[in-house]
Amino acid sequence: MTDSTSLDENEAVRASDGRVPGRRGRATRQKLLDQTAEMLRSTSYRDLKVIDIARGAGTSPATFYQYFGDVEAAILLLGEEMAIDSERLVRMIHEGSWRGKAGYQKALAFADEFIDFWDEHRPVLRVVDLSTDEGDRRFRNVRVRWLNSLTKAFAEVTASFQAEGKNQGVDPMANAGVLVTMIANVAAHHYGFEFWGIRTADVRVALARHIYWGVTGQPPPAD
Amino acid sequence: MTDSTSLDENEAVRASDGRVPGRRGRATRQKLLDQTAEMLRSTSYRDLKVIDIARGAGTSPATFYQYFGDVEAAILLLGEEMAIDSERLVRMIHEGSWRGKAGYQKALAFADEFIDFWDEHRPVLRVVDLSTDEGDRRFRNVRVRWLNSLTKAFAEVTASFQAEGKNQGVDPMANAGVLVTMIANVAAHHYGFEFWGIRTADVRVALARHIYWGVTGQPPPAD
DNA sequence: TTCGTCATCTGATGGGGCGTCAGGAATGGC
DNA sequence: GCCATTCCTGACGCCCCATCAGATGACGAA
Repeated sequence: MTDSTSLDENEAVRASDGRVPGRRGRATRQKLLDQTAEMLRSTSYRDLKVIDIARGAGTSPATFYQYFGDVEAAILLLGEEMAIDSERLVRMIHEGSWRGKAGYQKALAFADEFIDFWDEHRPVLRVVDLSTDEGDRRFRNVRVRWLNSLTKAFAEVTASFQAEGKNQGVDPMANAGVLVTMIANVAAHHYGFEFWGIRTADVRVALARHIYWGVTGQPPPAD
Repeated sequence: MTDSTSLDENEAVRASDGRVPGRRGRATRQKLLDQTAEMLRSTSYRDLKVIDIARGAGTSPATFYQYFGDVEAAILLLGEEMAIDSERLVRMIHEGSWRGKAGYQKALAFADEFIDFWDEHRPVLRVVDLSTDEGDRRFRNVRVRWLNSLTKAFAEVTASFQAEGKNQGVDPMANAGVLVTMIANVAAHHYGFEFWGIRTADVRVALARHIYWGVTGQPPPAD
């Protein structure tokens, strides 16, 4: 079994004909995946063509289909990579305290981190969101997995505040879900705010205040 | 000028060759527009083909291009119709009081109305959001116009609370922008919550609480 | 009713992407 | 250096795009 490389991604990576690709094959596959991400950054989803991805990767459309059933399958993999990368956001929710000024600072820092994350993965995220909305199960699974880990983390923090009698009257998961969806959409459209004359700095503060209030049930510390 | 019908939409409606369409032409155009909306409801944006729209409308692709430069142009028009329809939401923000239990009831009612609105216009809205994110100016303009009217309405209410010393420490427009984007994304993905075991009723409450707090700066009335 | 005229529609077309297959090229173990 | 295996691609039939020239329909005037 010299096939088991140091990569732990070797599970379930197979070409369309069922073979398990070797070194060269995996390299080609990766080049196509990278090129898909690259292309998605500059081309609208609707205009994304297999032939362009293949050309950009220095190979042919037939090769693309050797590794991916369709363009969606490739983007889906990018989405899964993204979901893994999001672990750092989950960790951030649990580290440190949500109380007082430190808590509010953390809300600010989290808002920043989340927006950065979104900007980094924006091209993939918008396809995940669209396709989920269109009822595509494959994408919905990715979306659920990535947002659910964040939602659960927020819900746990909320529940701990409820245990001391604060932030009552709301279901922790529902509250966390609304929080996460709020942060996500601000991140998705923060550039858009500029077009009606709202400064990003002000949005950041407004967002952090909502996070802080949503998590703790307390008014944000005046500052 | 017998051309000025009772419709006030007759401004700027022209065929691709510059003619102002007559009765028959307008009917065909409308049929194509309706069919586009219909198609968008059952087909993913990526797979939406001119030929299918034309067939569904009982006409030919060439006719479609007579009235719309491309599929996007048709969807854009649907987006503009939607923006006009959203006036009722703006009115709702201004009617009545945001104070106390009545205010909280209003937050709940607004959440419901907004979610209904989104469900009704969902197919168009997801294209507007995607295309805006992809940098399409035509769609961005529609999106800005429709959300901006809501944002301004919320900002005015927030400002009135600030005038009496409440809800300090945040820019009213930025705060309103975050609110609107939160409501929008909950509306966009409310079905998704079910997939991690959150009941829609709980989401509705969590959302209304955020709206109430965001607008008034006060904790929601216990109930 | 017939005709002329303008509005409206569409068949036909060149261009190009899709997805598949058979066969050619590269690789690596021996 | 040979051969089996892996990997890649040219070529193909199919379908959609977007355009244009010419056919068809609508309607008022004679």
